[in-house]
Amino acid sequence: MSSRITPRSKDYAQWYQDVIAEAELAEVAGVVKGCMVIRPHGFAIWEAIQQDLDRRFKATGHQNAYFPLLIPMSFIEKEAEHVEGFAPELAVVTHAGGKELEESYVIRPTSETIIGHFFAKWIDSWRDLPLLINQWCNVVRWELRTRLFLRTSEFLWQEGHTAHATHAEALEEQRRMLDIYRDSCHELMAMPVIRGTKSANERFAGAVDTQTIEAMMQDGKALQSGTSHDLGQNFGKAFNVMFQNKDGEREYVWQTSWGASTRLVGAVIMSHSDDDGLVLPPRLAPIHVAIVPIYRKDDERSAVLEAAGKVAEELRADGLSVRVDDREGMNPGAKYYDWERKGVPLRLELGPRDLESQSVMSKLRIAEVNEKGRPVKEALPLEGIGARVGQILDGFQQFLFDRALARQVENTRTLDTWDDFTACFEDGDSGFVWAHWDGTTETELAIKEATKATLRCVALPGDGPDPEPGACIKTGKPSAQRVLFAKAY
RNA sequence: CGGGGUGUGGCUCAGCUUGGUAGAGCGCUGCGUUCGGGUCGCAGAGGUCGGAGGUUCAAAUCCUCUCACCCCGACCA
Repeated sequence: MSSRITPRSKDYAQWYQDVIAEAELAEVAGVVKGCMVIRPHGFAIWEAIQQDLDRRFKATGHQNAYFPLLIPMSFIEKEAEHVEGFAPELAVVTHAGGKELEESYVIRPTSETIIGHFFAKWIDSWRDLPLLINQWCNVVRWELRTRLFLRTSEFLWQEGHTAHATHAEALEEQRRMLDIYRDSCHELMAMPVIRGTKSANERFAGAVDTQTIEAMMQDGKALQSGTSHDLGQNFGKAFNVMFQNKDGEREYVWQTSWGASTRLVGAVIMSHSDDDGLVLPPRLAPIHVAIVPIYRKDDERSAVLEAAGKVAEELRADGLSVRVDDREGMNPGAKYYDWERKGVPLRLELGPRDLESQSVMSKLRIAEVNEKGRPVKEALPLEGIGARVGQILDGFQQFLFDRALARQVENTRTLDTWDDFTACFEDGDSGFVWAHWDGTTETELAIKEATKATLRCVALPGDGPDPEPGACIKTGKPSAQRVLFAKAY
């Protein structure tokens, strides 16, 4: 048990901060309000997410491009709901080159407007559609309360922007990208999510429809981990993005946009980590295996290090990232703690005894504890070590997903009375609750006011209970189906 | 913006009430020792006490002003 990390049971928020600090993932910039520094280990996790998403985007025909960081204020103002939604969090550049600018620039909070402007230039004909663009970049949304990875004034993300000839095609795209987020969360991050549609109140400013993936953190709160929007023709009309169809008529394009951010790093941290520090699913981990050599004398040292090097080479040949920890002046025990709090999934201990038996001691990041309170380790034969380690890591990946899913299921309730509902959200408690809702923003806000729980989404078919009519949990008015409520980050 | 709090070596903080040459733990450097779950010892480096002004023989400490950051509430991927 680590003494440096506040246990989850004592203070969940502090635990989260401690895990990040101890794993050297990021820190509060301090000198720049609301911003963070992503340290190499944290950035490596983001890079793995980027790589996975980027591969999936390209496999579905999208291309990367880049648009300016600064957006003319007038652009933001062109779409009425868009400007209304983003106005409170805009950072504005008013001076440059020592002079006041004639027109202020907004530091992009998102790029629908400036991309709309260029789409209008690029699109003339139905032959130009669909136009499938993605941008990896930073954005700034001025935040009052910030938390590392989860909410900072500047963050990194990707924003996809597409234009289509028909609404049906746009809807298909919106859904395709939502599913890509879901797949990446499940397969890469071992993080189960629920897909759904946002209420009008939670909808992206300027969108016709917003879909979301919601993940449950260990404290039962929901974290919106990706969004995909049907923009309808709203931005098409605002920026005059038109094309000539096969019949020779001019029409506004149908657009989508979709995004996922460095918040995903926070989601992964809160999904899997424990009181000993960071826990990472193997497919996401920057380092898969840490090898700790054990020795007393110089001749032991050279023999052990040589053997460790051979094991590392064999594992690397299988595509694994391996670190041989040959730091001097540090006890093996200290190294164990070090790699564990950094989230390395598997550790191999290699000493003189192992050399003699031609094996290596392995310890999974999450292991059973024996009667002495020590973690259970397994001796692996050096012969065929690569295949065995591969199996172990695959198993750990699956274990983490299963565990997270079990926790989600366990903390999800289907409720029908207001008393049961409020009881779920008393004090700091949360969980997922499927409940009937009358469909009005008024009721949604009243529920939030009373319980701090927010309407996360109306689940897509298969991601929630089957639709059945009922009575709103708050007002008793008719409801078509249950929707998901939870406190949220 | 409303309420509360804090600024002192890299980090966490003590010292302030009752002014008198700036401290601890951790971390860092060097040497030795140890090494199968956070070794131990010795030596050492490192601070205009957030900033400005004032009171005083003397200010981290008292007074005034100022800046910054943090925590709690209203907006948010």
